[in-house]
Amino acid sequence: MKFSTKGTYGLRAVVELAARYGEGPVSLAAVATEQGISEAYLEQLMRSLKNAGLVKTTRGKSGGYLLSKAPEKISVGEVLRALEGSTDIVDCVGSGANPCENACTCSARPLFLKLQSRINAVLDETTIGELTEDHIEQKKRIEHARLS
Amino acid sequence: MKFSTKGTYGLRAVVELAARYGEGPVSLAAVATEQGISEAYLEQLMRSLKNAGLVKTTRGKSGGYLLSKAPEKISVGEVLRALEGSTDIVDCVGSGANPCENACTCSARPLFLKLQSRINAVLDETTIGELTEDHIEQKKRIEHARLS
DNA sequence: ATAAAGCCGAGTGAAACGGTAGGGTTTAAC
DNA sequence: GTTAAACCCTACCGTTTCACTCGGCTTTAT
Repeated sequence: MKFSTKGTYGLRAVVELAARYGEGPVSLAAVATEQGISEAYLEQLMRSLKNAGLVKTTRGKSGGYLLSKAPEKISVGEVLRALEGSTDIVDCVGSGANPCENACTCSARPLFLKLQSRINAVLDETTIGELTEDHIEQKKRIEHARLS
Repeated sequence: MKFSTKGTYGLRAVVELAARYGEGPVSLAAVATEQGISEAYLEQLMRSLKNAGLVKTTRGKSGGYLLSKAPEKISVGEVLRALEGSTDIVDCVGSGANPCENACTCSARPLFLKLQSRINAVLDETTIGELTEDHIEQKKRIEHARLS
């Protein structure tokens, strides 16, 4: 029941892009150093995000990555699903759902269904825009504290 | 973000014990065949549950496993924690919590904190007793449908 | 005495995790 | 029109976890 680093790194990268939304393409190197993530590894994650249509790229010199929609239109669920393949806690629940043959007698299933729906609620409600606001807010507070 | 089979198998085993709560020890073999789980594997899971104090055992012939409290006093969270070590979705949240040095600037953290608290709510609210009732209910319905 | 039960540690094949390496190809800028 | 900065892609690799299996030991009701 753990998130892999893919999810965390990917979210952080997307928030980084969101913070610079509208300022043109951001290079991989910029995101990687800002967030302290290996460039080569992050590249793979960005590919997943690109394949899912969440980010766009421009190639060549002074190219980089951009969000393909406004931060407040991207849910964290979309991002996590792109990176981790699915946000289902077990294979037998969720929309894709191939319930096992014993689904109707599985005593754990009611729990998993409930849990999944609560999780989906949070993931679908929360947007990258919100995370980005929180993050910028937080950075300001730290800066302020440092100066005083 | 997947549950391992440990959690699922373990929950099912505990529900099986709950269904026979008060009827004396239930053998491993009985639980394993009833639930279609490998006996040798299930034994390991039962060890975890025993170490966590959730089940008791009696050894020797006609021995077996019993719940150490009433089903409605056991939360599914307790069971899952015993089996999977923790129900924290990332290491940097939760009560044990060793937040990473960048915790206060991590843009994913607010999301994870929210998600974790929703998950904990479900896991702490839901008891083995409830799952067991649902399960028995369901079995009855199937039996009834088969006869008609 | 013996057979049925739990107790225990070790091993194992496959998959996923968390990267790294090294080559492409595109394109702005000089 | 060359060059260097950027993205694109495939492959590999050490480590850990998963989901088991195996074999032997100890306890105890009958």
